[in-house]
Amino acid sequence: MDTFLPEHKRTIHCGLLRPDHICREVVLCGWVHRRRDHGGLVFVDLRDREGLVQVVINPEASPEAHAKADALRVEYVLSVRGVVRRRPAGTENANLPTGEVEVAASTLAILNESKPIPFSLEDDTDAAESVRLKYRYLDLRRPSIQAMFTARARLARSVREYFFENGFLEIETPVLTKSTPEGARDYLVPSRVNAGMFYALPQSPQLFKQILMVSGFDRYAQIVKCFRDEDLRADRQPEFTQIDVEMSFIDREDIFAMMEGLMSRVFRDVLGKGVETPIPRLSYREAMDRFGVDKPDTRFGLEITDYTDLLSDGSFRVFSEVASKGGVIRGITAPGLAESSRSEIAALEEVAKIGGAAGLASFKVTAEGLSSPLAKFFREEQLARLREKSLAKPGDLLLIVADGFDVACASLGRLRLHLGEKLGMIDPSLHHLLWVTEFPLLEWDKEEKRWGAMHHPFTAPLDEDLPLLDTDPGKVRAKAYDMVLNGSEIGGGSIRIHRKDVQSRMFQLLDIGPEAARLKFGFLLEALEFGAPPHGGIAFGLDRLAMIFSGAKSLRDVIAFPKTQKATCLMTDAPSAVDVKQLRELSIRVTAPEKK
RNA sequence: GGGGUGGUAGUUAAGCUGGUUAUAACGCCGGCCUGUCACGCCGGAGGCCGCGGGUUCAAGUCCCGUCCACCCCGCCA
Repeated sequence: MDTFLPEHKRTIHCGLLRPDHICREVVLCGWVHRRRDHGGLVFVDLRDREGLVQVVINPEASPEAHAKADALRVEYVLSVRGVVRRRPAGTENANLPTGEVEVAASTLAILNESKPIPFSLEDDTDAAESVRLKYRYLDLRRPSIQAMFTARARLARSVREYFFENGFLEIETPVLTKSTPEGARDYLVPSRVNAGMFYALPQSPQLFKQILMVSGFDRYAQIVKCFRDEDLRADRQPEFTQIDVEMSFIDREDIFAMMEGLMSRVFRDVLGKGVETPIPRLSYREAMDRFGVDKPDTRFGLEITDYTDLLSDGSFRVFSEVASKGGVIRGITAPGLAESSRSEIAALEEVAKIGGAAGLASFKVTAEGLSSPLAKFFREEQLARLREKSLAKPGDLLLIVADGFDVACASLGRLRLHLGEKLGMIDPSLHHLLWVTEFPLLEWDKEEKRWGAMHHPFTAPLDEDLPLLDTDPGKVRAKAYDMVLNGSEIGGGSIRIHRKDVQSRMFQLLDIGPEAARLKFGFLLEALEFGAPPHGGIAFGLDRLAMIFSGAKSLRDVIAFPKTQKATCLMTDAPSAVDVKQLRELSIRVTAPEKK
């Protein structure tokens, strides 16, 4: 091994070498990506952040370098001095950006060795994700992953530049803060100097950014870590990064305009692509009716049609009973699936059942009409109108769910996505942005038998719905909005309540008494009484944006050191047991059974 | 908490209705090789078949439990 000396310092990145550099002497630093040892000539693909280039070690040109080259193995760290030259005719490699040139090594320093690596660092490595996560530092060396994190850094930079240029201040909010009972489960941190007391890691800096508005900062934006102790999904990590925004003296339109500007900026900077503004808007109700979800993927059609009135009036008891109980009968038209086998239709039914549906009715569309075991329950003219309303063509398959509104939406929404993918109706190169607006202010908590805030308790109701607060709270719509990209919720926010009377009414509805409210959010309520400006904001999931921009299937792919589904880190083995002494200092006794 | 998929060499996989010494590719080690780029050729080493129990003359294979990874439901204001 060689000492790292000043003459070993890099003069240019491996991946940047081009014919322009021919005849220049360069020093490269990087990792041995691959070695091709011909006994005489040795070829080394040297890799750094920018890519790889072929280094040629010729025993006649440099016997010393060649002697060392014999010991080289994959992932050894080298400094190579040599002259860039054009590759001999016929030996160019069109697959490499550096493929027209190579570096003829004059000296070679081995700066470090490497044990044989546990898995191949090819871009298309087939190593299991758990192996890659255990050796994440190796996985992160892979060029495609480095490209992804380069893009993510560009995204974050683009966001910061946009907010800076638009007069936003980046102000840090605490990570050790107060547990708030509403919302997700908190990660707790014990306080040593206050035995028995706990901080919570923020689920989001929600309350602080509102207080910053009370403080008069007017425009705030922060890229900030948030923590939620809930079960994980492919698109949910326990710690994640938000682009957190709050503005004063604004209404929804100002937020929409500012955030559409943000989207235009990051799409340009990261994807080199424009965004059509204004971004289309859909009310929550319309989204649910047409797509079955509050975050529809609008890159394809397959919209839901309502047949409640049409099909409740028949002798098919399942349908009529659902309708009489206030449920809905809705369906989607699957193009070209009329010839599906019994098992294929059963598979579709399974998809619908995940959404909660008890079953899935189907009608095959033929040139003559509708064919189905259920056809006998309906009159000719009903079937004719069904076919007409479904806009189905011969060869299509009508799929119908009868259930409560929520279940029908969930089942058909899921079925729609499944069919969209199965039938190849989704163009992965498209990016469809969408605002979903007018969310319900409240949702009924069946278990606790009380109203809960759908967004959070400080979300303002629509002015025109204020009277409904007293008569029909479930109908009150909120000044809340989500931004949806390709069927993924990438951001959400609201205009906040800044009037004390409305806030009190809200707490009343949520069954949070004045004393409880003071205990839970006293500092915010008090702040709101000292001249709070009208304000509102939004927060975007930076990880989700990075995931969609890079086409990743999992949030883990865009987080350098992600957690597994059980919220552990395979590289560090966190979380782990701690020393009894540490626990004693914190006045904590562990009651969980010890794991062996 | 629930449903599903998977776990066999360093890695990725095969191993059928249970049956002699558990295969292959890549990687690794040794040798040869001056225009390769997934270099090539010859030889070699490498296994707690996730773990525990059971059934059986016999278990990688069947059964039960458990752990781990992933997908989903619940949960995620």
